[in-house]
Amino acid sequence: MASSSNKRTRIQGINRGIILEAALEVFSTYGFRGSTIDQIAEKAGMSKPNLLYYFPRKEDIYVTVLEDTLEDWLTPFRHIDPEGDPVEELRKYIALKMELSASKPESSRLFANEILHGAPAIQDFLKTNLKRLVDEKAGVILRWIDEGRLAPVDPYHLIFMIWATTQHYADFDVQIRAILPEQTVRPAFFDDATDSILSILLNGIKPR
Amino acid sequence: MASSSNKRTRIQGINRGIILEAALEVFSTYGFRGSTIDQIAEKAGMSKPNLLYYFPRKEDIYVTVLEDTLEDWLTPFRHIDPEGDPVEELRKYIALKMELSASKPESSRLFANEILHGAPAIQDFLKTNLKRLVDEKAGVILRWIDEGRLAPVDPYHLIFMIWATTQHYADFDVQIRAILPEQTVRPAFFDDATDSILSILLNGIKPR
DNA sequence: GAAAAACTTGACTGAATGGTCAAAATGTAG
DNA sequence: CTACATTTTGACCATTCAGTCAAGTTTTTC
Repeated sequence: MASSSNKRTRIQGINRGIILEAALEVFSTYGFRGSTIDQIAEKAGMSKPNLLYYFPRKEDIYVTVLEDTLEDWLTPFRHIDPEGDPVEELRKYIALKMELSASKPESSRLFANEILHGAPAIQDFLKTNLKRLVDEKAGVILRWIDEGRLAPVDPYHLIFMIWATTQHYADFDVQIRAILPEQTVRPAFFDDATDSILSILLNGIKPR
Repeated sequence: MASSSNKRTRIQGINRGIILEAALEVFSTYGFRGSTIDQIAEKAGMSKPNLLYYFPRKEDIYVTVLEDTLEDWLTPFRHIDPEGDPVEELRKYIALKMELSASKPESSRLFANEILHGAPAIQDFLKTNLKRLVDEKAGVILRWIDEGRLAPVDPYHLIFMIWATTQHYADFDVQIRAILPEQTVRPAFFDDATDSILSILLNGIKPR
């Protein structure tokens, strides 16, 4: 939670953190419109006016939570190393994304919900920061392909595919749990999923 | 739209169809909680009480739209032919799903939103009908693998991967448009995406 | 073409909910 | 310990919105 601390007073630091944590849970479950300030306040253990003392509008809470989680999600992407071994770099990236889906599914769902509804709060961010970052990494992948170290695939679609697959396990969790045989959803489940994805994806892009 | 016609009177058939069409647009854009009956009524060109004459509760409209679209999405899955060539069957399935994502993104988004929020309206369907169907198709894939006609991959994760990737192009459309270079989002765009996905996925599961 | 059935709607109600306010409680600095 | 700033909350307000109702209009039936 990036912007929760380093605030004016001690109490503000603490309470903003509590609020943002509660808000992430609520917003990711019910969406922006479906969540109420009362709900968040209750989960945060404070009165509604008190919560509004820290974040004057519902939207302020939402945007703050969203921005905080965006960074979490982009960090592994930033760390793809142009100097590393292509297959190994992508393996690391996919594994990290899967770990995130396992450990922070709420963040993934919050983000998915925002995009699904037209990204009203982060359209700008997508078109500038995110686009720049993706263009850069797509360039790296393209270079790898030119050097014959990856099969010739469209780098953008490869990136989308990795995002889609890894985040699916957080976003569509309910569906997956409904379908999979009960005993499959055990602690090692995410490891199995990661292995399967890696097997298919990496074999799909190894130079041939 | 399955349940829109074959109703009591002529007018009911017409108006239920109009309402469901409007509702799909509105619900898929704003989610259940974020949509208002007034919005749907306006888009359908009738008064709110009139709309409520056909569907007494907001939830009735929602559930009907959702059920109608579920069938659309499952039909191609049902058509995977155990007697066909594995790679060819999966190619056909993926291509069909991509066409659906291109032609009916609203349906995909409606479904994604429902799952994202815990599938309150279709949990039952997922655990019975859908699970049964997926188990069956997973069995088919497993047989193909045993016969050495596909690489040994977990059939469930393969299915999830196909769903995740193909539906991503409908659900995360805003993000994709924000990232891709403008001229890329042209009519042939979905064909390119399909080719890329097929290239990676099929190479990932061809017997080796 | 008249009676009945089906359809349509303006005006309304009650509950939910985002946000305000003023006063009380608590924390902090000197 | 006192004055000041910060934090907390009960009571309240305005708006939105799902759903009702009674009275009208149109369509169907015989």
